[in-house]
Amino acid sequence: MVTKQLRGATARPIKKDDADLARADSLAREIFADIANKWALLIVETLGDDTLRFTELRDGIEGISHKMLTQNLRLLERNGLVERTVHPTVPPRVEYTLTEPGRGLRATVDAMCDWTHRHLGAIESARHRFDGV
Amino acid sequence: MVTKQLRGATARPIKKDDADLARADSLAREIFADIANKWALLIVETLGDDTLRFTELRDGIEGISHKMLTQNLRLLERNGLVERTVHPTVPPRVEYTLTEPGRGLRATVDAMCDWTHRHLGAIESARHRFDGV
DNA sequence: CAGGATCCTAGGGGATACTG
DNA sequence: CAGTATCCCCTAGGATCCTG
Repeated sequence: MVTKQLRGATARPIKKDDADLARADSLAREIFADIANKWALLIVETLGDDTLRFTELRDGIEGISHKMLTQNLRLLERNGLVERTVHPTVPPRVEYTLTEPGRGLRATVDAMCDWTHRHLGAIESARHRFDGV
Repeated sequence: MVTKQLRGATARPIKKDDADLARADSLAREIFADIANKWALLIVETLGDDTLRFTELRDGIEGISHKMLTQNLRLLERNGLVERTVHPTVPPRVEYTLTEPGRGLRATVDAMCDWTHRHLGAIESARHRFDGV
């Protein structure tokens, strides 16, 4: 589970503490569900250190639909990972960038991508082995 | 995108190289899609250093259905992240454990979980701000 | 106990059209 | 250009039953 094993750490479990832990738990699960999804992670990864417009993001992420992009951007914005700046020009110009916490998450996503690339070969052969049987 | 920016690195892009890069790309995307999903990541995280039976995993991951568990376990097995050992006893005993590459991925998932827990507060207030408006 | 196979529904997610 | 709303289809995924 997402929960870190620090349950038994407190001297004597008081009721209120348990309730707090439970709340933190379900919150963590909720956040994890928001974040641990293909599109959200790809958006974070694509944004990187840049400031990108809606269309630039859309073009940068192959296969993402208009709808999924807006939807996930709202989610990320709501969780404070992405900052959205609207320039009141015409036509409108909306820019997205990672917030400080967002960049923190990005580091871990980077690690995941690195991992993927380092294991491309191993995974490919594992697949062949599996499919062959 | 998952693709690392090493496209322009080669001296002169020869056709074959491009084709290879494209293949690696789509493979990376495929793997990423397999892995960057809530259940797969939770399974990896839950397995950790342990060797768990099907039912233990099922009980350890709150909210996962029988079907989703088997489905994702097969996927992880196919990609060589999880090893499945069947003990031909009766009733059967099937154990799952992370492979070496699987443990590598686990490290990055751990980082993601850590990140989540460190930012619980920040995210919660970001949400209130967002929802309040 | 592990896990296929089947059925069936909710909602994820695409395409399109409309506003500011 | 960015974003919302509508329609609609298709599949992810839950519940259930059946085998070794």
